[in-house]
Amino acid sequence: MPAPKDDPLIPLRHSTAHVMAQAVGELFPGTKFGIGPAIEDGFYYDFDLPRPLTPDDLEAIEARMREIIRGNYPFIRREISPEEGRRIFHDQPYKLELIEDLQAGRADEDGESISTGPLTLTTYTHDTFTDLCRGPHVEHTGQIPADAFKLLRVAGAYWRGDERRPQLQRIYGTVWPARQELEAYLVRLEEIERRDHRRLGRELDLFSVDPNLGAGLVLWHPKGAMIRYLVEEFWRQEHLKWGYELVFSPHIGRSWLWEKSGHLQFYRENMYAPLEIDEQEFYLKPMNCPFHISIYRSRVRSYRELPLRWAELGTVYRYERGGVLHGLLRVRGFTQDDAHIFCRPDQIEEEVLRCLDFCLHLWRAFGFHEYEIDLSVRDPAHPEKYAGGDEAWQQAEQALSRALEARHLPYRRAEGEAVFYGPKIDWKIRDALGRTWQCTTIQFDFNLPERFDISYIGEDGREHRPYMVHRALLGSMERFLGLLIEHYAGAFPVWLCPVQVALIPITDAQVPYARQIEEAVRAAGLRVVLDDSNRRMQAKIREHQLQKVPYMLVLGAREEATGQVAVRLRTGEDLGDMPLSRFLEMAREAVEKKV
RNA sequence: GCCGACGUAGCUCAAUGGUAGAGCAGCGGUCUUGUAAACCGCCGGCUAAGGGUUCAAAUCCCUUCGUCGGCUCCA
Repeated sequence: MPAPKDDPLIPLRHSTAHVMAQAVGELFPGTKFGIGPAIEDGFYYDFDLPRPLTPDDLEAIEARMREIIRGNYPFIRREISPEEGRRIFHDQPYKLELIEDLQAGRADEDGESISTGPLTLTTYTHDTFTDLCRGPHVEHTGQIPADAFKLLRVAGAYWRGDERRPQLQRIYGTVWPARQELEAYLVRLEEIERRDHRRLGRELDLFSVDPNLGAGLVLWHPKGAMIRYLVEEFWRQEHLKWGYELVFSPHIGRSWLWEKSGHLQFYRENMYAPLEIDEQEFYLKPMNCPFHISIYRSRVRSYRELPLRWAELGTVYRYERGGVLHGLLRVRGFTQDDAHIFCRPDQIEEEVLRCLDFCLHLWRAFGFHEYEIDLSVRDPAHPEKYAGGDEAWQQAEQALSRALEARHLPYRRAEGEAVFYGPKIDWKIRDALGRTWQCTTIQFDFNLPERFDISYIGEDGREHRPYMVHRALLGSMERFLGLLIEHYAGAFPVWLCPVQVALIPITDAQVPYARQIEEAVRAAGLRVVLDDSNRRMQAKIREHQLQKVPYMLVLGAREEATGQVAVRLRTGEDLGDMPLSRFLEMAREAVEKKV
């Protein structure tokens, strides 16, 4: 992701990118240079090279970079005309394209669009390397600490982010003011890897994805299924409290439905091939909306019954391109926490606000407090590209922005990013690796009500078209659970733990006592396991600690004699002996408070 | 889908083109222990699948599937 605009390390990182570019250019004659910005925690540079890079190449590039750094070459800024730029970069097609676009006011040096085109370009030169660049840079290459940078990996990246254009080789690197900071960063990367949901999913026996049954298809093991069950139960209860009704719909539907909805026309490449039976074609559903609309259409609707809020944990299947699958975060079969709201125009404002409040309530309940929100609206220059009337769009966009503002939620207004059928709020959560994943989406739809010709009878006795809002708050169970695992690094709050209490008898002699305790703990409504394995107490503690069980009750001769339990928390804290009743009170309180 | 790397036991990893191995996990025993790993033994593999090259392939080549890192796209 891009570096924050005010990051003081940008000059250092951008300068290191230039040094890397020089090194690559020297080691690979004929290199064509793309762009190379500073990003969060580092930098990259894109190259068109005669052959693929290997890890050995990265070492050679790093070695040459250290030499350039030792040269203490100053970074020299120059202002040049576009003509001069074309001369300097006459053998650099990508740079020439950038100059063209800069002149036309289409892009800046980082390939991002800007509104006005500068007539003066700037270049920065150090040693033998000159790049088209806005700066700023450090004063000279010697200011780059030679022991605090590292080239991390090479990856493919399309020129200008366009998959129809050539694919370049991108080298990612990181650089810090001092060696200790680089080391701290590398340690951070390792910690992040340890909380990767794919690793924790295996270690905690929560889920698996078995290529033998298909990529992107998730198997929920008992412990993962327990967490999912708890999330879903909570979700259902809260929806009922917040004025939703629950519905269910099938996994397949006749081609009629998908033709009517337009999915076969616009979404076919993401749909699984049809199943044929009785000379009819059925498709696995990639979305739930056509079914909910069909429920709406099942009889005449009155203005009196609106708004209708119908929610379903609807499992959908989408054929996602192979390269994008990622653990639980990007899969081919997933269960959306979907709902559709049908309402009158005069209800829209309140419905959007309700939706937002409910959304905040849910995320907070699961311990998430930081979001990135986009409000995607029309491209004002091309109102003709969109379904639905001008007035409806304005009303919908206003309802969305007012709701965000009423709740003081910072958001980015993304003009032109709305889909053709309506404006939307996209709400993203960051994973442990800093990647953001869209979970919540609140979307207006002016298209489907039209296509299915749904209506309600108004006060005036005439037919009116209802507004329709799609919303998924957690997004999907798969993605949400993936993020939940990383958010808590597998140490879930007690109410979500598949195993809340582990009983650890010190010797076999305490097993009968442990069984009594087990029964009492289970009767208190807690999920408990008794470890009567043939191992030492220390090994059992280690095992359940690694399984992130919040409470371990150690049961030895002393506890049995006094009828107590020795309580140890997964933090390692030893609370000592206490009566079982006191422990149960403590655990139940934690469950209630959802901590 | 694209670029690159990779695919050996449940997991983490070994093995010059020449007999596939270790630790952990699992199983069986012994031990009966006071807050993060007792000891001994056993089991475990068509080296992802298919095709080639070779006297000989985990190793070299091709295809498919999958995984990882990105890009593009998305809940």
